[in-house]
Amino acid sequence: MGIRRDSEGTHNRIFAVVRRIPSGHVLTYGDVAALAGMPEHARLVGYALHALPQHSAVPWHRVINHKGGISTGRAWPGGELVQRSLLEAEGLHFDANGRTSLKRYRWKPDDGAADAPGTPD
DNA sequence: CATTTGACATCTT
DNA sequence: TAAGATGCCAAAT
Repeated sequence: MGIRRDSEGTHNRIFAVVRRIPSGHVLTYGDVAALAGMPEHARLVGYALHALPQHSAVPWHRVINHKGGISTGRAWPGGELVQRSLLEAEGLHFDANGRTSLKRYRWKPDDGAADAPGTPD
């Protein structure tokens, strides 16, 4: 069966990766894009999530920017507070700057079976 | 049908 | 270390 490379297929791939993110962990747009097969194309991830309905089964709130913060932009007024609340419910901790420790909550496809995120120095 | 803006990331100054 | 500018694809107007 032919795999259509239309926007639907591209978005579908991104949703599949985001859906794989376990609770209590987060991923950056760039990471999701890389896992989806589109490295350096983090923007498409954001666009895909934007086209995603709020009632969707995709944990879009587990996707944050590379700064460890929330980037809903003006596309969703107040959405930053909503996403932050959802992440806090997952057990994440935000700084006074509204940023979280990516080094600590960044999810790995291996489920962290290799080593702890605390850099085994 | 063409132009503009947009849930970001990375490089350079 | 921080701030500004660039590149990418897709959806909206």
